This record gives sequence, C-alpha cells and structure tokens, in this order.
Amino acid sequence: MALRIDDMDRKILGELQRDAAQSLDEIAKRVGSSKTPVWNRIRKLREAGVIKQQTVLLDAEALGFEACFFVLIRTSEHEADWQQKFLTALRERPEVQEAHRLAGDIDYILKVQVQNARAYDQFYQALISEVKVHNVTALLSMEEIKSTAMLPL
Amino acid sequence: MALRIDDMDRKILGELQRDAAQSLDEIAKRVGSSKTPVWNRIRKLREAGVIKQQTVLLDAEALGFEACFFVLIRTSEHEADWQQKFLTALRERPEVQEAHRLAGDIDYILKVQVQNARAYDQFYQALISEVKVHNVTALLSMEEIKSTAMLPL
DNA sequence: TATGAAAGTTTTAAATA
DNA sequence: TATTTAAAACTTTCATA
Repeated sequence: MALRIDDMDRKILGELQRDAAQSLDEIAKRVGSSKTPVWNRIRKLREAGVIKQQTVLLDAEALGFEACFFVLIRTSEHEADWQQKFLTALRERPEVQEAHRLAGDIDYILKVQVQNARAYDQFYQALISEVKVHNVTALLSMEEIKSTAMLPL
Repeated sequence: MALRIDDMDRKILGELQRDAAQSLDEIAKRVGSSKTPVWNRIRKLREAGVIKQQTVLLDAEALGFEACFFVLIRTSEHEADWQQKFLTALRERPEVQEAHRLAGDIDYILKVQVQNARAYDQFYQALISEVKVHNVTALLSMEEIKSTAMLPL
C-alpha cells in the first residue's frame, strides 16, 4: 500500500474520476504521455488499492429512492462488544450509504437513502431493536445541493 | 427523463454499480440476456440520466485527504439572494463532497474532505467570509465505518 | 518509454423470431 | 417490437525494441 504518487499519477486519477469510460489513448493524450506508461501506472494504482472501484453513479430519485436522512447517534455503550455488533449492523444494511464514528458529543453519523419516510422508520425500528442506542436525531434532506466523490487532486 | 425501469434494467444497473469495468458479454451472461439488448438498455439509461457518471472511487487517505468533517449549519438568512450565493459557494468548493438543505432546526449539512484540520479551518474561514451564517458545528470523523454509493436495487 | 501486433470489446447494421 | 447474428472499428494488453 506504500506507493509514492507523483504528479502524473494525480493527473491520471483526475481523468479517471472525471470519466472512467474514456480510452487509454484519450487519457494519455490529455495527461501528455502515451499508452504504455499510463497503462502501467493505472495497473499499479489499482494493485495498491488507490483505485478502489470502478463504478457508475445512478440517479437515486429516478430509481425510487426519494428520501435521504442524516442520522446523529449518541450512545451510552462504549464496550468493544457493543461496538462490534453496531458496526456489523450498519455494514449489513444496504440503506446505509455512509457511517462514521465521530469525535465529541455525537458518537456516530449515518447517511441513509430510502424510498420514503416509512422505509426510514422501518430501518430505524430494525436498528434500535438490534442494538441499544441512547439518542437518535434524524435530519431529513429537502434538497441535494451537491453530491460528488471527486477528490480535488 | 420519464423512463419506465423494469427488472432487467435494475439487474443491469446492479451489475454496473458493482463493477463498471466488466465487459458487455459478462454483464449479459450474469443478467441472463445477450450483448445487444443489454447495450441498448445501457444506452437508454445513460441518455435518460439514470446513469449519471462512470467513475473510479479512490482511497482518500492514500492521497493525503486524511480529515473528514460533517458540518451542521444554521442561518438566519432565508432570502433567495443569500441562498443563491451560498449554494454557488458550496458548489464551487471542491472540498465539499456533499451538501444538503434540511428540514427543521438545522438548515444545511455538508460533508467536507480535506488534508488536515488546518485545511478545514481555511475552508471554514473562506466560507464564512463569503456568506453570513448564524451557527456552525463541525463534527470530525474519527473512522469511516462505511462509504458506498451503491443503491440496493 | 515507444511501437506494434494479437486478443478481446464495443458499436452498428442486417436478418430473424 | 425485441433479439440474434455478424462484421467493422476500436481498445486493451503485452512482447519486444
């Protein structure tokens, strides 16, 4: 995993982030290099895990996922055992798009994408029946202003 | 944009989400169809905007983006003019990976990915100098438990 | 790093159910 | 109307200079 990443790598990653469907030739032209070196760098970046996945981003609303909640969680439990159970529950639930353990007052934040408010309630009920949490606040998104996975390389 | 999406479309989108680098032949085999119909469906889904982008997901930490903050924003300003300025500021800043307008007490939530705490402070100072906000709470992520863009189709 | 050739893939078009 | 077949154009992959 310890891979020195130089400017050329960064340019290539930038192109792949922008459009992973473009051909090697096109990427090479844009970054000012040629096919073989670009291909070798991409292979190395893939093997090192810097490129984690090649995927498509879908329009959640068009597919019926019309509700997005951010969930702030406080817990009184801080035992390893409880935490393990909680993490596993989050990783297994496909509605959970993001889950972070936080510093400070609030212990966890989740981003949950569901069909509608009822589906959120079902998720919520299932979660609190699996693991004990002290306090849960759900923030409902009214409008996605921006959503991107692009890193500013 | 009004496109009826059937079960076969959903299967194809599921495969593309999972691995957008696999060949048409492979996708066709997995969903129980053949190349041309799969290709035509993908083209339609792309044109309709259901497939928004083809991209690669990168390891943020390996690229030096070691700090992730969730930012809760309250504002007293609710005029169209102020809001327009605020949205533009968020869309232009590449550190902002997500921005949502919320229902209720808290007005906005952001996900901000930066190199370190100092870079976050610079972002924060720049933002509040551009637009007036009433109250800002930053939640620092200690651990990314899960991060995915996969919809459970 | 560059070239080029073999293997494989995408894309279009025509033919078929 | 949707699917299969087929063939041209293009891309990836890899050996060699």
